[in-house]
Parts: sequence; C-alpha cells; structure tokens
Amino acid sequence: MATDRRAGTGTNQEAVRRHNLGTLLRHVHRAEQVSRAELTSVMGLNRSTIAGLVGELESLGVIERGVPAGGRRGAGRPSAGVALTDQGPYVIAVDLGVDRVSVARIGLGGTVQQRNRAPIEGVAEAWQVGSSVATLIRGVVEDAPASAPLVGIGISVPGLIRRSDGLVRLAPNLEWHDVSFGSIVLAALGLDVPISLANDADLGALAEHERGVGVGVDDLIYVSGNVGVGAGVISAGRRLEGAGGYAGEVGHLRFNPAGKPCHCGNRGCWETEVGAHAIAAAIRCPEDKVPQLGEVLDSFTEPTKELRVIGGHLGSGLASIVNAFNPQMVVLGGYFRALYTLVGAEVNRGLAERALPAPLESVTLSLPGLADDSVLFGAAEIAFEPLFVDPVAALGTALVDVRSRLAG
Amino acid sequence: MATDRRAGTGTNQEAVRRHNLGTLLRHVHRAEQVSRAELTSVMGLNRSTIAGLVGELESLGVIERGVPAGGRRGAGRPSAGVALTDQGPYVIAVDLGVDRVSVARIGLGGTVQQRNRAPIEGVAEAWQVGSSVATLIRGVVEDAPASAPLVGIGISVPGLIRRSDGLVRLAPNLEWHDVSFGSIVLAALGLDVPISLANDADLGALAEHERGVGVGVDDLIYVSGNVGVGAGVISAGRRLEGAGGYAGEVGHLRFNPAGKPCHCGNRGCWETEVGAHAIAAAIRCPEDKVPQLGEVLDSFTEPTKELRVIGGHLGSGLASIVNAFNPQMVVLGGYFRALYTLVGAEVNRGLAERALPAPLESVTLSLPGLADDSVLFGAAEIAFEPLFVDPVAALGTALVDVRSRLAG
DNA sequence: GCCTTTCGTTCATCCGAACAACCAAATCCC
DNA sequence: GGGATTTGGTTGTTCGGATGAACGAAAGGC
Repeated sequence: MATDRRAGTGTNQEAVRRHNLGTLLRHVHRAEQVSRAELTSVMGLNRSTIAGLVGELESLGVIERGVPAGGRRGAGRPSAGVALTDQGPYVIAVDLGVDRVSVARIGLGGTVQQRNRAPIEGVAEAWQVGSSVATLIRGVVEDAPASAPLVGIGISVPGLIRRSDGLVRLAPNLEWHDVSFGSIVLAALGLDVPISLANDADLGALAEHERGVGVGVDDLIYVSGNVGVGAGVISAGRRLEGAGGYAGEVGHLRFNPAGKPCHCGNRGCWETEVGAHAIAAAIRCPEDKVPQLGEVLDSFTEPTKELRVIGGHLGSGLASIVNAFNPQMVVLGGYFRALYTLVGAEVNRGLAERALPAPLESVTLSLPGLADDSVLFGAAEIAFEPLFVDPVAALGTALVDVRSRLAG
Repeated sequence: MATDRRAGTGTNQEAVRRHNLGTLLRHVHRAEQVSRAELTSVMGLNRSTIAGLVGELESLGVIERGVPAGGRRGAGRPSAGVALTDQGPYVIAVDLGVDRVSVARIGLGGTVQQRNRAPIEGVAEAWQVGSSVATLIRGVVEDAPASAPLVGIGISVPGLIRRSDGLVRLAPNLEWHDVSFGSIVLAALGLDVPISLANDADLGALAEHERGVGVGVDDLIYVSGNVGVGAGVISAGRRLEGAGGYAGEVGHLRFNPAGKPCHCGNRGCWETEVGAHAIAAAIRCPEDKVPQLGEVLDSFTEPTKELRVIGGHLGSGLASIVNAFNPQMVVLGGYFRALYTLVGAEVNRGLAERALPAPLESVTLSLPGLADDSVLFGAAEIAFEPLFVDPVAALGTALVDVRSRLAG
C-alpha cells in the first residue's frame, strides 16, 4: 500500500480495503476504460476480489459497467468493461501562469469538462488574483451536475510552495512572499473544500508521468521554462518533494561563476543563460512579450546563432540534472518545448558532452505529451489524490451541489 | 506496505502478514531493544496482533524475550522487551575503499561481530580484489555460530553501479569498467548467496539515515569525499536511485566552465575544485598519500588560506545540491569530514551565499554519526533488506553453517 | 453446432487482524 | 503497607476481506 511519508506502520485490514479500493479507482482513472480482467492481472488479486471492489465503487456512484472493452482478442468470454460515470467526482484545477490563469473542471479519467481563463495584468496582489480565480471557478462549475461531488481544488503556482501547508513562500513573477493563497481562494469562494497547492514544474512532471509522454516511465524530470526555470522530479514513480517541498529548483544551479547577475543575488545561475529574459534578449524580443516567449519562439522557422548557443547551454545544464537525478526521460516544458524544436541538435550535443556516459545512455529528451496543459492536469491530479488514497473517506467529505452553494 | 518500484498492485492478505512481520523486525533491528508496547503504538496494530507477530519471529529464532525494557516510567505493568538472539541472522558487509577493503560480519541491530581489512595495492584487477575479499570473508565467518543463517552479502563500491543487476559500470579509482564484481566474489567464495552492490555514497546516506546522525531525518544527503566526489540521497525516507541507479553523481556538476580539466573529459567539474587531488595539490600533499587525505587533513590544526578557498567551493557546490534536492540534512563524509572540521565557517558561508533562502533555512550540515563506518553499515543494510521485506522467505533461503561450507 | 477458452457470479473457506475478557505486574496514594 | 489504578500479556472469539471451487455465460475456433 502507499506508504506516505510515515513509514514503519503496520497494515491493518481496513487499510488493505482502502488501498485496494483506491488503487482500483486509480487504474480506472488512468485508463479511463479498463476491463475487469485487466484489473485482476494488474492488481494481482482474485477475480472475486475485483468483483467485490468494483461493486463497492459502483454503489458509491463512481464507476459503472462499460461496454465489453475489446482489449483482448481471442477466444473466451469478453471481460466486462469498467467505465466512469457522468455524475462522478470531479476537481477544479487551477494553473496560475505568468500572465494568465487557467481554470478547469476535470473529471476522473482526466476529462476536461469545462474550462476558462483570464489574463493577469502586470504584477497583481494575491487577493486580486484570488478573486479572479474564484470567478473563474464559479464559471466552470456552472454546468456541473448537481449530484456530482467536488473532491477538491488543485492549484499550480510558479514558485516555491511549502509542502507542509501549501504556503507560497516565493513566487518571483508575481512578487509574492509568504502568501497563503489557498485560504485566499477559499475565502473568495466562500467554500471549504480540500485545496492543494504545488509548484508548476512538479505538477508538469506528475501529469506527464500520469497521462503524458512519461506513462510507464518511473524516473522522469519535467524541466519547465516559464519566466523562471524549474524542474519537477518523479523518482521511482513518486514525486520528489524534499524536506520543505522545494526540491527541483534547478534554475539557480551554478553554471558560470563569471556570468551575469541573477535576481537571486548570485552570478551565473543557469537561469541567467536559459531563462526567459536571457532568451528574449538574445532574440531581441521586447520585454512585454516575455511571458509569451513560447509563441514568439514558435514563430521562428530557422534558429539564429544566438539560439544555438542557448541550446547548447540548455543541454549543458541538463547534463548536470541528468548526472544528479539519473532520469529515464526529461520532458522539456514551457518555452523549452519551442526552443528544443528549434535547436534540438545543440541541446542534445550539449547534454552528450557534459553528462556522464552511464546516466546519459538511459535518458531521452522529450516534448510534453499534453502540450500546454501538463501543469493544469497535474493540478487536477493532486486534487484527486485523496480519492485514490481512500475513496470512501474522500467521497464522504466531498461537496455536492456546489453550484447552489456558490450562489449563496 | 512497502511498495517497491512496482506500483499499482493490490494488497492480498499474505502480503499484509509479510509486511507486518517485516516492519516489526525492522523496528527491532533499528532499536535493538524495543518493548512490545512501543511496537503496538508505532505500528498502529492491536496488542494481540503484535503478540502474534512476535511469536512467529520468536519461533523463527530471530528474536527472544528481553528484559522488561525500561522505556516508560509510571504506573502499569511494564512491557516485555523484545531482543535479538545471539544465533540470529547476520550479513557480510564489504566496503571497497580506495586503498583498502574492509569486511565485517554484522548481525541484526547493526552489531559488528567480527571485522577484518586488507590494503589494496595500487590499481588492482577485479579478480585479485575479489579473491582478497573472499579471504577476508572467510576470516570473519570463522567464529560465527554454526546455526546462525547468513542472509546475504552487501558490497559498497566507489563507482557507478547498475541498479538492475549490480554491475559495476565504472569505478574510476580502481579503473574498472563493466565488472560483474558480485559474481567474482561469489565464485571466489564458492558460495551462492544473495549479493547486493551499491555506490558508496548511497550506502553512506542509508546508514546515516538508519543509525547515524540522520535518524528520523527523512530527507538527507550524504556527500562523500573519496578520491571522487559523490552523493547519496535519501528522499522521503527512501533511497533515490534513478532509472539506472546512478543518481547522486554530483561530482561532475558544472562548477566553473573556465576551470581545470576533469578526468571525465570536461572542464571545471565540481570535483576539480573539491576532489582529493585538488585538495592534495593545494596543501602540497604527496600524490601517494591522496587515499589517506582524511588523515592528512586531520593533522592540520589551522586551516591554510588554500583550504579556506576550497571550503568556500565546497559550500558553493553544496548550495546547488541543496537547491536541487532540498534535503533536511547534509552529511559530510569521507575527507569532507576533516575538511569541514577545519573550514566549517567557509563552507557554511559558501552555502549560505548561493543557496535559495527557502531550502537553506531547513538544512543543516552534519558530520557523520558513524565515523568512517557509515558506508560499511550501509552495505550491511542493503544485505539485510530482503529480511525486512519478507522475513520468512529470506530466512528460508538463507545459508546456515557457512563456515563448513566455505571450508569445503 | 460443439468444444474450448475466458470470465462473471455465487458460495463456502480461510487467514489474520481486532475485540473483549481476564489475569499479571508494576506504580500511586492514602 | 495495602488497595486502587494503570498498563500490558494471554486467550478465545468475532469479523472483515481475500481466496478458491463450482457453475453458468459469452465469445472464438473448427
């Protein structure tokens, strides 16, 4: 079972049921459409046990019988499909970007049921952004079935989030310090639901691991190029968080001690070479378009000499990451996606030059499989998480008829 | 239960028993002397369940009733102690150092029952080292009780070890490439027992986490200064291995692109500034004493100017590690222990200058709690590991009467 | 159209954790 | 010092839930 941070605990029998129920639901969530036969083989449990678990989840209204999913071809009775219900649980995913905020209502299976977005004008106060987010949330729950339970809200923030309580320690672009953004959003909504915050790169990694290019890859790193540079690390299939939750801050790795000054107070951080401002300067992109650096880069058909150099720096810095974490896959998110499309050769070369042979041979660089929605899906995943740890408890505390509650 | 790499599995009832039996034994192993009452509270199981588990382990000959361990003071019947038996299972731990190899017979609880060491002369062939290790092993099992089962052999290697099969991909000091050292040792012994190999820094981290300064610290990094520089990472209480098992290779982090050439083919790796050869050059230590750099540094009473600079570099590099992994504790092993004792102030300053405030505030630098034996104890831990995953199975396959088998 | 294969369903079984009752061994307190 | 109290080991029972066998259902293969 999923030993969380607290290890050394014994397993009692309720925990077994919780765990099995949760992992079964997790499998359905991942595959969206599974057969019971697949579940028995994947989970290593008996047919009748699976039947019991499926029955319980059916009575909870989470799943229903699906079409006899044509997974296997051959003789034998086809296995009954397990499908997600329309009125099933959903979450609210919030992606706080640099210049815009995206909100989506996402159901089990990762289906976006409704989405909405709004720009963020310049540097905004937390309460302003919070009320904007609240408005967007009201929008996306409008058409939600009244009986469908809201499991929680997941918020991606481009900054350092304290693991213990979700406090935003630092969000450089937003100029936030120690902001309890979760409480702000809940206050603006007038609701009390489970709310989780996490770093954008961490969520990108999670989403790409769950439903992107990294499915089946248990050691992957999502390197996010936003205005800042950060990384989310999945190791052995779980998120690498670190003691405070700040793991993966690779933007300030020492890159060139004789380099440019960085806003962190040092000189020659990696970010000063491959950060958005550095790239913008190299391609003479006006400052106000920096938040849309990805699109700006997309408009290039040929890489410039400056971009090639930056590509090499990107690869060279990735080499440090590959050496340190030994991932099987590195997903290049944010504007790195566009950059890699342009100067992939230089990135690969920079990586190959500096990485050690052993970790190098098992790593591949990839583009995100979820395009620009990685982070949003990641936010949905952390919000769903309690449901997979204990479905019965999570559904018990979930909120029904959210629309009318929000109206009041 | 301890989900290994394979996630998504259901829990059946045998697994529950295995897990509970294993974690109970792990607790006894960690504490050496626990009361049953402590076990009930730590493991969250019922008194009678603990009694059943303890009974089973007693009948396996692993533990026995101990003195009524005086943990709690106050009213009430004192809880019976659970102690380890003399004839209980043991492992062989091997620490392959730069210039010497240490071998120990270690029992549950981490008690060194017998130990032995031999020098390694210059660059040695793997088979030579293998037969030397085999001889040392024969030595340390000499006085082992005939009925005590040998669970396995754990070997620490200063190099890159492939996780899947324990192949030594690269051991720079020994000049080994792709050496199946485990098979070599087993062949030299004429035995077939479970054998595990791992990187020395990884094992240092494990040992300091289990029984050193890092007890209770779930996110720690052991930075090992041997001839090369490497790190072992414990995150959320488990070893960070990476896809191939090479995670933590921080010696070749990019430190100063204009720096000295490194044996890895690049320029300015961190190792070129804080590696043994760099330090030896700075203090004019003769080349042949480099393997004993720790003792050489211990003989200093005052730090030289050169050492202060190196201390700063050490701290500066640690900052990258702290940013990337966000550990709660960094343990400075190998000659870094002596170096930190000399120039701790400079190390701290270098770290504080370059690390981000958030990860910095929760990290502390420490000296190893197990002195020079961290790695050796780590080797014991990985050898014991199967015993805590499934005690019954591990004892079933364990080897009894090893001495006479080795004689034949 | 029958055999084979695979799977859902049902029921009995079994394993092991939990619970309750009882007894044992210490401290506390008058 | 002796009962009250508190804590914990022991024992027998209960109960939850995974398992296994038996049977029927739904497909493909010939």
